[in-house]
Amino acid sequence: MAKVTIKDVARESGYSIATVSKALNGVDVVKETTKNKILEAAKRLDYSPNLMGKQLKSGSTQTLGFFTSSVTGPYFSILIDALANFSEKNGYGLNVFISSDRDKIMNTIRGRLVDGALLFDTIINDDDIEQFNNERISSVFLDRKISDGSTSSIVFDSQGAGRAIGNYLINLGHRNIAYIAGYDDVYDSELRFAGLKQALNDHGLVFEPHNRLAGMFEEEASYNAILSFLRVARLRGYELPTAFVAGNDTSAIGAIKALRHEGLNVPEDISVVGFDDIDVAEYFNPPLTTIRNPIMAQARGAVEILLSLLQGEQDIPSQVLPGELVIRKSTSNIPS
Amino acid sequence: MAKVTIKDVARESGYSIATVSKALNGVDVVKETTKNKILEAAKRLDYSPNLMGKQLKSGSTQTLGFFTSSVTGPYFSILIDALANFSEKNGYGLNVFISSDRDKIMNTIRGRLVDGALLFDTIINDDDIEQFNNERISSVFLDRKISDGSTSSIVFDSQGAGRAIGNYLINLGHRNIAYIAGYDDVYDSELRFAGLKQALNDHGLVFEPHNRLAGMFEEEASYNAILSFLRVARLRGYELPTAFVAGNDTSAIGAIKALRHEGLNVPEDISVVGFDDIDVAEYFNPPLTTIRNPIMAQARGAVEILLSLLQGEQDIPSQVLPGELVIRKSTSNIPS
DNA sequence: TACTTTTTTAAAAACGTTTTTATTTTTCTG
DNA sequence: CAGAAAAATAAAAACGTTTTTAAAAAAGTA
Repeated sequence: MAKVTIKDVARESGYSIATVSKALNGVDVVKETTKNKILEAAKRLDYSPNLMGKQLKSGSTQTLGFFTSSVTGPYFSILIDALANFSEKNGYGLNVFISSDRDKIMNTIRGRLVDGALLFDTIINDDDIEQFNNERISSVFLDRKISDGSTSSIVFDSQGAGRAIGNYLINLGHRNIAYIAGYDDVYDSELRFAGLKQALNDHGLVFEPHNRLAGMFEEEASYNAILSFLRVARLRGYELPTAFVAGNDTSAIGAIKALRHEGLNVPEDISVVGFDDIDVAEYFNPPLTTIRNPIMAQARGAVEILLSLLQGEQDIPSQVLPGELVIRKSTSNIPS
Repeated sequence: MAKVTIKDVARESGYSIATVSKALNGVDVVKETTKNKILEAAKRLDYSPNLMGKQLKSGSTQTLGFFTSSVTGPYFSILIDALANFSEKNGYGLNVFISSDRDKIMNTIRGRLVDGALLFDTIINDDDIEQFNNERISSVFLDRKISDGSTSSIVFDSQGAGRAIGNYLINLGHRNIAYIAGYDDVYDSELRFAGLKQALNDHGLVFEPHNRLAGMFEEEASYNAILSFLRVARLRGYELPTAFVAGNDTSAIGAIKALRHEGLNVPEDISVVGFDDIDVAEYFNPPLTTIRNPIMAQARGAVEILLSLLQGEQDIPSQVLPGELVIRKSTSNIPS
């Protein structure tokens, strides 16, 4: 019961390997009657082609690879589902690789296990990208802006989102706004922060450095950050901010819980906004005001760009997607 | 700047292809000094082996495939992440294939693109499984109980979970319990229902057929189902249930919203329990009492079984995992 | 030193395909 | 009906590896 190969089909049908291959792949030089005989033989033996052989010879896998260090969080579910759909619509399969091992990632990409790569949160550096260019490997980054030869990108306008939130809060009358940052080395968080500061500056306001706390993108870290922030503020007599902008929804939730624990109501006493619009945001009490990433648009755009790259287009400019402000109940006018 | 192959490394180093291959793969028949020379040459040319060639020859890809029709929902994030981790720990990569196209799935599995398959929510039928057995393809199902040759499974004890919830509610004093079902053809939902009925029977109670409503596993469908159920109950003078068991958390949420809309409080007037323990369950108001799937245990078990299968073990019995009752605030004693 | 054994390297076969080139068969033309 | 053209099939090369077998070089041995 060994695996049946094209050779077996050739023997069974009485034709050569070459004609069998052509018949099976619909190359139209083969006569109708022999084609049928071959198809029957293949069916009789229940032949299924070995994809390695096929791909090795043809040089193409007809699959796109999505590389990421993790898939936890609702963002990925939606993104991956969408990527798979758009890929399939264009005749490509999607393959998801979860790894933070740079060498492994480079091996699978350079080893031609996929025709093109979609990259998120991977430690691919500039040298690697140069290598992609040298070897004409097409890739699209989803988390960093770059455009160089056969690699391009499609990212959120994090800074614009920060600015939008800043403007929204300022319009509500807030003047003293705090920021709950993520990890220091997360570029995204910094961009959002920069946007917020920019909005402040545009209105002739300044961001007080002591108003920046470290939330680490986690609920508990954010909870604790708020607690110690409040303690320090009382100690030194800082005026409390009227609004907190969190680096993501999870830390916004932590912040609200901490504020409530300290007897402060959201949004009556203090407004809080998040980033991302995760599932929970809508159901939390109070429902979170936040910025939503246009995930579908990003997925569609990423696949489109990658496909163009695959067709030989070069230096496709990076695309920047605006976020969408979702106003719910965790923000309100400044209490007068 | 064409792709550099092992041939190029052979030329560059002055050795034959065979020795280069051995040097690169650490086969220890090659002399230390030549090995070094070859390694240097490879580095100089920045050689990266073509994985198709490698895999075609070796017959193994060192990857496990996870096949699913979709990845939406928090369950998958956790499951996939865990599967990837456990695979990696055992020297295998994990590849996620999202497709509901049976032929495509069978092609990639039979085409030997992966060494073994983890299957969830795919339309693989019994003939296909027989084919796996014929071709000695190892596979593990995560959503249906089966044990046959080189295919096995690891699933939740849905019926046991239903029973557990039933017992819990009965102990709280509930006697009149309703069930909000999913789709009729979802085996899982039926098992849960059967478990619930069993618990009732065990206590000498009966399930009233009119107490089964169709929630479709969706928030809105469940919302509407409750509304019309309430209307009919009032019309016909049925006594209202004191507890609703929903087929999943999402429909539990829809149910609670509908009950609240009708002026009924949860859990004061009516208890509601869900299934799955999705993220939102904890943050919803009131926090949901539900049953949690031991996703990590399932992932670990699935990989372990698949690995054993890959090593030639046969007829591994199906594993059944018990769910964990998570008691929160959506259930209470029956009002006396 | 001359032979044998061991170590090291090279050549060739193989994995399962597709594609290019060559050969055979069929059909057309005058 | 003979020859040329067209159609259909077969043979061989190729994709990039690893592995098996063969050959060469080095090291022992007497």
